[in-house]
Amino acid sequence: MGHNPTIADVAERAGVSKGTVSAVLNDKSSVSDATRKRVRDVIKAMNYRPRASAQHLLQGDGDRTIGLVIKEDDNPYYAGVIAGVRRVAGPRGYVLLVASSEGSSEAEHRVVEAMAAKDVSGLIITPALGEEADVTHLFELKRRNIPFVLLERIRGIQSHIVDIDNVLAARDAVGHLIERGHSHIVHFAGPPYSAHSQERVEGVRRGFSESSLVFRDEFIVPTGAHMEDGYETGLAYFRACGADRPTAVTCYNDLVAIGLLRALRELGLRVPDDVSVVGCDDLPLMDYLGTPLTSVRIPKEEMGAAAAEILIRHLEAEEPPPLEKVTLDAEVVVRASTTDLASADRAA
Amino acid sequence: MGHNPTIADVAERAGVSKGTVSAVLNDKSSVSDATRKRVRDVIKAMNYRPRASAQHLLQGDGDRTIGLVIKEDDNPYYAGVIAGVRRVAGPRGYVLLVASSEGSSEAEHRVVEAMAAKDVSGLIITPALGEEADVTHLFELKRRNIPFVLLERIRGIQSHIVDIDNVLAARDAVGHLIERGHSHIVHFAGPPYSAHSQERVEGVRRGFSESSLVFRDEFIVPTGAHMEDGYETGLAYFRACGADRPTAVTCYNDLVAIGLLRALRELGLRVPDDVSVVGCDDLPLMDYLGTPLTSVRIPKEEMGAAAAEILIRHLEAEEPPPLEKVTLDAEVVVRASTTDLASADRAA
DNA sequence: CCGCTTTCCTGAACCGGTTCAAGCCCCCCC
DNA sequence: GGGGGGGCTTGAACCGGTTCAGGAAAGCGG
Repeated sequence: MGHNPTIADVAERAGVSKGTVSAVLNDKSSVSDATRKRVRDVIKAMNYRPRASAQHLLQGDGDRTIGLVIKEDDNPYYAGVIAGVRRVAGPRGYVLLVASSEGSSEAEHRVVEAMAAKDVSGLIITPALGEEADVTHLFELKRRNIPFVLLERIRGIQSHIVDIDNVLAARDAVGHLIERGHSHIVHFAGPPYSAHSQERVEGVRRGFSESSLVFRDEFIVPTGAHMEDGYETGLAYFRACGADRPTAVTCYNDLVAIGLLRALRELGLRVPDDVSVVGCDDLPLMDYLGTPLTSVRIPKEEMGAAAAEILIRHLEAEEPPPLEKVTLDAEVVVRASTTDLASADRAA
Repeated sequence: MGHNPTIADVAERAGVSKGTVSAVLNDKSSVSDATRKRVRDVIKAMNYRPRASAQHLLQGDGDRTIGLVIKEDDNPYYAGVIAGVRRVAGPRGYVLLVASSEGSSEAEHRVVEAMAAKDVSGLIITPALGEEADVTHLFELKRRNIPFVLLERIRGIQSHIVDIDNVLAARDAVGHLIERGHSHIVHFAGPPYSAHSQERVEGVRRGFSESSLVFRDEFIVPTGAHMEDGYETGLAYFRACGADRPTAVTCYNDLVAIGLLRALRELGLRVPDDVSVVGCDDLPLMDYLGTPLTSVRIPKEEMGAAAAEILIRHLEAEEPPPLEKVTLDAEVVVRASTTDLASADRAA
């Protein structure tokens, strides 16, 4: 009897019918106290637990639920996306479930499968692409006719998409620095397998090519996506660079920038006087740092909201609607971490 | 025909049997191409989607899933808890679903219900208590025999519990400051309805009473739980206090402390020279601030891990195990935001 | 003591899928 | 032309609950 007990097992052991056990479970008044107690005891003894799927079978279909798959729990970036989804989905009566893929494609598969198995109404997914994008789970969703929206454009799959133009975002960051007279700019790039990171590197390249400056490969410094990465890379890089020190750094994201700020501080370099720093994402935190950080604003909330809109529209349509692609704009938010070399020259 | 189509509807419209439609859905090889196509077309046209609950009925019970209910998405505190749960639950084959109650008891009900309906194996819940704690949803979980662990002790419900002693935590924060010679200490308290906040206020009181200092009610300054709250309250408070300025502030949590730091910076007050600041939670961020922040370390990961341990042990037990109560310790992590007035005096 | 409620319980039907033994049809081959 | 086999489809049973018509037992009034 390794099997989980069913309502029939309980009924048999309690010497009553399935119907009676069900009545006890649902607190119907039509059960005598004695029977109720007896059944309750058996339920407890057998550690019986009704199977939700069997219950739902009868009473209409599941409630409205949206599943959101993010890449990391510890990046405040996603808090913004979540807020956006919630703002739209909440009032329409959808409950939001969040799961993280921890950046692993395999975990993403598991998580998406689990959500599909839980019968969510639809999904919003930030795909965690490794080298070889395995999108079988997305095809599985299509097969099962579960609508989903991607928050990152990926090859080989047709779907609703909401994203931003990362190339432009990074180009603008570099452009901002060049405008302000910087010419020795390095870019702390994110994880190499990340599509966002690659696109942003491409944007940096573009930023150079649109100016009179020459891009050199060593301007791209590989690092990760977390504070520690920015910190460690920052320490190592600025210790090693000697006199050939860049006047500005653009970072893959704000967390890396925060780490870099710490490294610079510990090395006795001032921001922005010695080094200008630009982040990306524009976390709410940016205004609260000792040196408020210039950052490229990614419209996190808007992305979440747009994705939720599209998803819900799909869910509530009679017939499958056409696929939507939305690209939102990023923009540089200037704060105190970037100095204007040109005006400094002028002053001198 | 408002009803969602079932497999029978599809079968009828396609002129085949239910079994055949099922075979098409599951990519069985035993269907002729012509039939397959016809069925697929009908499926698409009717926007048919199989009901997961019906599918699960046959093929054993649902997968292993743990639901975690947190209070806010935008507090990095929970990232730590989530990491702890994941560290334990992941290797044991559990998928983690997270939902936020947004601090509202009503939303918590909805979210818990939704997770129960989705048939999660068990739940870990950070209860969002309002004034009158409505715990009917927790009784509902008991009735349905869905195990859960609470991350905050609450009245009127027997359950597994993992928490910390907030009174001691706040007492230690105040004690730390008193040891260092501070006597004019105020506490930026969290939201009044929050149990954590109340306990921490109690701890502040305790910290005073264990010293020779007298506690005064006006030492407690009400605020919220977010950066903006600390910022605004900080601006208002330090503008108003004039010459009677406290030498130290303990904060409900680190976010409030970060907000306060910004306010002090903008007011031209130096930390820790003019004002010492102590946070609570000990977010990873604390080491990265311009002035690294002294904070009471709440063992977030350990809490999540302990809760997951207990829950899984319960889930995998044959018989319902006895309830467990675990209380973890908090400890002050001293960084650069608290100065030692005593040694400063000595030096003078 | 009889009829009529009321209380409590049973058992069969049902929800919407999956599974599989059985059967049909067609084709091939001897 | 008959036998055999493979491809395709059917239909009934089943999963584990809920629902509800109906029946047995108990209570009650006259």
